[in-house]
Amino acid sequence: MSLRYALLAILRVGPLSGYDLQKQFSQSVGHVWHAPDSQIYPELRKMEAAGLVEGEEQARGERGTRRVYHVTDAGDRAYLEWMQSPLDYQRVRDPAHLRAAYLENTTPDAARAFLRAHIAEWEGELEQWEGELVRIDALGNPMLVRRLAVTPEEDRERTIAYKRFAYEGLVERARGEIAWARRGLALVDRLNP
Amino acid sequence: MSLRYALLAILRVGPLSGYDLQKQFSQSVGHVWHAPDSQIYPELRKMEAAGLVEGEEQARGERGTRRVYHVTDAGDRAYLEWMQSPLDYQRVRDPAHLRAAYLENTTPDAARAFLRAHIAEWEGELEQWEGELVRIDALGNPMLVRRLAVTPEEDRERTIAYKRFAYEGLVERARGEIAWARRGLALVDRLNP
DNA sequence: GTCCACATGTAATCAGTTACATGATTGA
DNA sequence: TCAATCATGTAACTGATTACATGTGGAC
Repeated sequence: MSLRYALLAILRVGPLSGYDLQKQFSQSVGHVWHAPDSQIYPELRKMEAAGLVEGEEQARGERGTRRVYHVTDAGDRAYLEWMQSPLDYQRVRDPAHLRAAYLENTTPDAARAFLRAHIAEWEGELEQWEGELVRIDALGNPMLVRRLAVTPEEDRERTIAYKRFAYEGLVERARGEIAWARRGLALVDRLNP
Repeated sequence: MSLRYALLAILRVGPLSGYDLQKQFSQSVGHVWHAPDSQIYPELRKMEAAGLVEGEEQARGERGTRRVYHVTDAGDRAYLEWMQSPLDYQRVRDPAHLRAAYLENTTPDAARAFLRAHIAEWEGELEQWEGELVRIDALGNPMLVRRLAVTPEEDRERTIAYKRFAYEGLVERARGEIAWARRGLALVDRLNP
């Protein structure tokens, strides 16, 4: 259900076509909430059916069309209500820690391969998120720029500060996972001299 | 798909009925991979259909029956293969960090409420996982005891060490989330003097 | 004329959630 | 006899994944 509000958060800044929305999405919220276009288009239609957004068909060249969506009042209210409502936390379901708890069932080499892959995975994420932090500071993120353009001067600091805050949290998590897996590698060595 | 291997990990130690499996599950792997009984029973049936486990109907009192499952050779092989295979990482989908990135869209009070709820959520998890660590050290976990009983002496250290390792990782993650949210609270105060 | 970006979907499947549903056994 | 625990599911639904499917516009 969060996808809906992630999309609203972007559309609230200004109308976008499904295609543009999807691009902005993958460059901003997409770092926190992944969704492929095959999920975004149908979701937009559902949101329209629910009265949260409205799409306007626009001509594009001779025959082409594109559908530009904007948030309705009802959509805006729904978004703000969601921001006020308690988040529903999913129950833990963590395949990496699941496997880690049973590493004695496999070979030292397989254990090492798993831990190295874990490090590689989180280093990839870390790079993305650190990149996002750099872009936030440099105002290099198109979504953020669009956002700040319609934000009153006195609220800009807030906007930037919360973005930084969110990504800092992700960066710390990635570092934590990497450090943990490195300790795991040392543990495998210690247990298999 | 991890549920299947989480169940195999427990059943490999020795046969259990669906009911007992579910109890052991919730007291051990359940801390890392949640699953309700309504998911476990059908999954066992599917695993049986796939030849990974076999169930034997046992009498229980006059009319009652219970179905006791054990892992087949194919199940054992499938488990060991899974342990050797690369883990498939899910794409990020983190509602808390999603909301954090847009906290400027709501009131300071709602932002604080969100962050406090985040802290409470992770303190709950932390307590569970720290409890698990204590039980591991005290050999107070029934699943682990059952496990160690069928583990050769020289592998016990391994078994315990990897359990500790997995739960330590979770504990650190929880502490990280709590620290992050506390910094968030300070940020809200700073931005709204 | 061909390639890349623009533009928008459908269909099948899967994993997980919630709610519903039922009944037997054991011990106080 | 009553409650707790043992014991096992089904059904409807939701959110997400994967694969498939189709066509236009503009630049080189």
